[in-house]
Amino acid sequence: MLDVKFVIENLDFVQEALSARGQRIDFSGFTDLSSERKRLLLSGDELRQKRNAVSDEIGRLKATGQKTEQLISEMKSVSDRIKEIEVKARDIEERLNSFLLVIPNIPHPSTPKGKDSNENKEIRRLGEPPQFDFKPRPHWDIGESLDILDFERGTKIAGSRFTLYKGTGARLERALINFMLDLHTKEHGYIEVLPPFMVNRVSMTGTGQLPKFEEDLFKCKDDDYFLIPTAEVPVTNIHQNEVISEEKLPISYVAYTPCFRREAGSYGKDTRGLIRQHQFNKVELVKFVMPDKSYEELERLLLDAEEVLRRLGVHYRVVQLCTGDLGFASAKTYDIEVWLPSQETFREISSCSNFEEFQARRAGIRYVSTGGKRRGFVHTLNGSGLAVGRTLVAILENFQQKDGSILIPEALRPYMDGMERIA
RNA sequence: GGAGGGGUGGCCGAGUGGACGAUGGCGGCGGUCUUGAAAACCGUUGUGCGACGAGCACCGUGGGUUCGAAUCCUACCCCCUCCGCCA
Repeated sequence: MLDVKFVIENLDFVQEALSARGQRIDFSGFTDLSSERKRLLLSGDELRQKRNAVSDEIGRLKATGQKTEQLISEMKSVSDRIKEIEVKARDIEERLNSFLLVIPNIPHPSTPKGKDSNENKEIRRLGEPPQFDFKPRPHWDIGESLDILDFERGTKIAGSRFTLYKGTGARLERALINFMLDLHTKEHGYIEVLPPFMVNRVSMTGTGQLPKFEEDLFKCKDDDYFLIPTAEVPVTNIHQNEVISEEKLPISYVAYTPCFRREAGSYGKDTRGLIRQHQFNKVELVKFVMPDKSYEELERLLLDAEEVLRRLGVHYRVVQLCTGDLGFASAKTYDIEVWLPSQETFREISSCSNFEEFQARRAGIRYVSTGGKRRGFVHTLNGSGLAVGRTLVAILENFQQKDGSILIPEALRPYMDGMERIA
């Protein structure tokens, strides 16, 4: 969420920054509401001051047995006026809030201007695409013929966009999760957490999924719980409404969770295979940092995520999202895209973002500087480290052999009892 | 699910209508004393809004009663104990 005061004082800047996202937002009512709110708060304070003083006086007069009827009836009307003002102020506060809650974050100056993903900027490419002397098959073919992925039965059990992993397939998914968690905890200094996979409305609002994107979420309608679309939600909300002292920052968490997404509006896209599922596994990196450190921390987080692909030896590239492709809460985002031979294209496998204060303000996550002089909102960051299902897809496709088997990357073999090949 | 007991400052804990933003203790910070430290003693020590002044708000959360609410009423949330059920 943006700061009311900042928006009021920098209206032109804010409007221009948001128009780069392709959003035209009308702030005309907003400034009026804000000044009306200020007026109400001021007159409410004045009346309360009077009431407090006179009420004290009434107490004193009563103690000495003097008459107070006159003052009491005066204060009765003052109290009524205070109540009226409070009702109005609450209403305006709510309207201001619901307006601001659906306004996206302001892009960082380094975010390239552009209207959609075609205008994202490639930052670097690593590794080489594998060369095949045969036509590489898509992962769903490979998975079915090796009997490690069962799409039909996944659909039978739950519905479309659900998959059953079997045997070595299930094992490979678990190996990837463990490999990623070990890498980030043992070598990159992240603290492992295993959060709830369902969260309440407040947490969803804190990270920005609500109120605007409710239709993307699976909801338990009788309980007002939501299935998490990413570990970002429960993990960022670990420190909801907390004040963290500067010495403890940065805090880095890594969490494995399944993720649940309705994928509304993606009908017809990626209908085959594991790429787009209602339920998928992800290892997520989340950081809480001092504001002046957040951009260097974003670079480190990105490298931490990339390291997974480097160890696996898979070709990938890093792109920076342009303003039009940027997520709602993000100021700056890098996507890591992995090479998929069957599609001869790069597909997103990680998204690493700096949200600056945007989530911290919504979720009430503050810092206090050493010595207690400065206070403010921390910056939050997160990134996939990585999307596990898509990593499995990348392995099946990039390490497929002519005979239909899959060569297991060396980094994973310790997690597969030394197995070298899936055949 | 049933019965009962609770939620107060960093922590413990007092406070049942006005003198309470809140006694006291612990912890923290500053000082006196000491070669230094400990002990002892003195002082200080919440957050937000605000011209950073005056002032206002905040005692789990939201409503309500009252001239006046941490205190009374009400709904909800959370924690603890016992019973039931359960991995």
